[in-house]
Amino acid sequence: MSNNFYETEYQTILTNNGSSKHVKTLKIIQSEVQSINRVALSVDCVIFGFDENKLKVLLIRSDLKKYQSKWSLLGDLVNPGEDIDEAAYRILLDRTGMDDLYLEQVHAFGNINRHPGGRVVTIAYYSLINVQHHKLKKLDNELHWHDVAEVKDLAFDHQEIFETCYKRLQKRVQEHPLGFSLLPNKFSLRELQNLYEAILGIKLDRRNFRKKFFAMDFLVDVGEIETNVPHRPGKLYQFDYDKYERMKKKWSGIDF
Amino acid sequence: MSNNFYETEYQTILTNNGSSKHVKTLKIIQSEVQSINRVALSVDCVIFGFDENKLKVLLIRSDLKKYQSKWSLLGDLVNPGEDIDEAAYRILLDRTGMDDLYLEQVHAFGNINRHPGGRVVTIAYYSLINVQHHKLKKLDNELHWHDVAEVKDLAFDHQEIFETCYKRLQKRVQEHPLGFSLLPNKFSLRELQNLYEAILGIKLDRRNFRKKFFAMDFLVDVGEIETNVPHRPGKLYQFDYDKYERMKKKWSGIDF
DNA sequence: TTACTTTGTGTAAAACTTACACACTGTTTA
DNA sequence: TAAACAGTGTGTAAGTTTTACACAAAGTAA
Repeated sequence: MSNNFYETEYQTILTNNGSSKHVKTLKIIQSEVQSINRVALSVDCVIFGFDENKLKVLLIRSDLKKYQSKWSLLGDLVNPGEDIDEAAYRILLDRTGMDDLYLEQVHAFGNINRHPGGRVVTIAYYSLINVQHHKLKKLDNELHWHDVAEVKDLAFDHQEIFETCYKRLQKRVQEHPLGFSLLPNKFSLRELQNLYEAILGIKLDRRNFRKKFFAMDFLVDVGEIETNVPHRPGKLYQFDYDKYERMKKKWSGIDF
Repeated sequence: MSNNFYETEYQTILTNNGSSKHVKTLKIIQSEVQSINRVALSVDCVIFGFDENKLKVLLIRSDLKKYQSKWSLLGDLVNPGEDIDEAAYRILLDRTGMDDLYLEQVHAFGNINRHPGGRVVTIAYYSLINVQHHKLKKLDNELHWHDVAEVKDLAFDHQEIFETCYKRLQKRVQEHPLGFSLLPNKFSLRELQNLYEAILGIKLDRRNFRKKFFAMDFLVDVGEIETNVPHRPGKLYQFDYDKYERMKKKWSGIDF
């Protein structure tokens, strides 16, 4: 049972000590590999953005009549000869024009009837994108950003996929400093805190938040301040990716 | 691009206010669903056990000539009409006779050339089994337990899969009390500590370990003690699954 | 120039984590 | 049958981390 691709055959071989042995060997049955049961495989991407102090997710109208008027995640079939991560990057590139996004595989969803068109197994990813730097491309099917708080009743099993990915993001963001992928290159500490509050859905103490991030020591003061704010402007910082990469090994978590 | 299963067509429909609209609608093209590119899909299980104070993993000899003499994980193709979790349970049931094992999906592996017989995408799971309670079934292909510390150079990309799953176990076991699935129903605190030390590969302070587990309050003293130990016997405990399930909501981690 | 809003900063109390030692209990062995 | 052995069972003090909290400073708006 452990493998359907091969067929057993028997062969006589010489052993080290000169005697011969009749052993079971196995050879690939190519025709079987060609003919075995296969499934359609897709990837679906939960693409997160951060805008106006809200966490957003990118959705389109479902193409499918059954799900008319329902929103759905961005996804596509995996091409033959295409790695599944590649397929996810292709979708992102296609819609955002960016190929340097944070992307993480989350879970495979394979319920028999999850897709009305037949069996389709999908691999779910989530991605983080800086909405200021990159305008969306190919706006067909009403592609646009939705508040995560208002995402409900998605097409297919996309609600479940969305929630799984959102929970994963909430967890990851407490373990590693991913959040910076959602912010502009230069940001104030207030923006950073707003981001974490939006992702986690909780309020954080401002002084303790600052203390924590300064202690991590990945923020570099770029010597600039906010403009166009109707109050004392905050300093702007950048995230030091290189330093983070260097220290990553011994990283165990952020914790709020 | 977002969906290859459907074809656009145009239809005239009546709107609520009596006027008519020419709209784009979509219908399923079944023939396309049948003919689209598909991949062979398998599941592979990293089955962990705990015996003689060592963490073990269940391996078999690869069926495949190319990987002759290499060890490989237990896996099989997903059947048509079979959920992927079901396929993983089937493998476990097949080899262990148990259907109540802890099972967790970890990651999908889909490199183009990961399988020499053609493209096969695999979904990796890990599982925890109590080796005392359940004897293995179907011992073909030299099925047996290997020390995790000595697992190396597995067939296919199984080394990577194994390591990914092992890391996931190490992480999970610090977040939730999974470890009990690897122990007999009744166990001493020393056994429990040995288990955690084996999984994490570190030494833990005995007094602090006890304090932590008693503070969690999921251990029930069954009023029995160890037998056949050449020293003062320890008390035996059971894990209170029900209580854990009730408190699970507000669970955030164990931490060592 | 005054009121307003938000930034920037430190400290004390509480909670948690770590390190550590000795009496007790059953088994083995001289 | 007593002494040596091995591992259980238990508490506390020191160190570290987390939390709660307030006021002066900077720029904007009226």
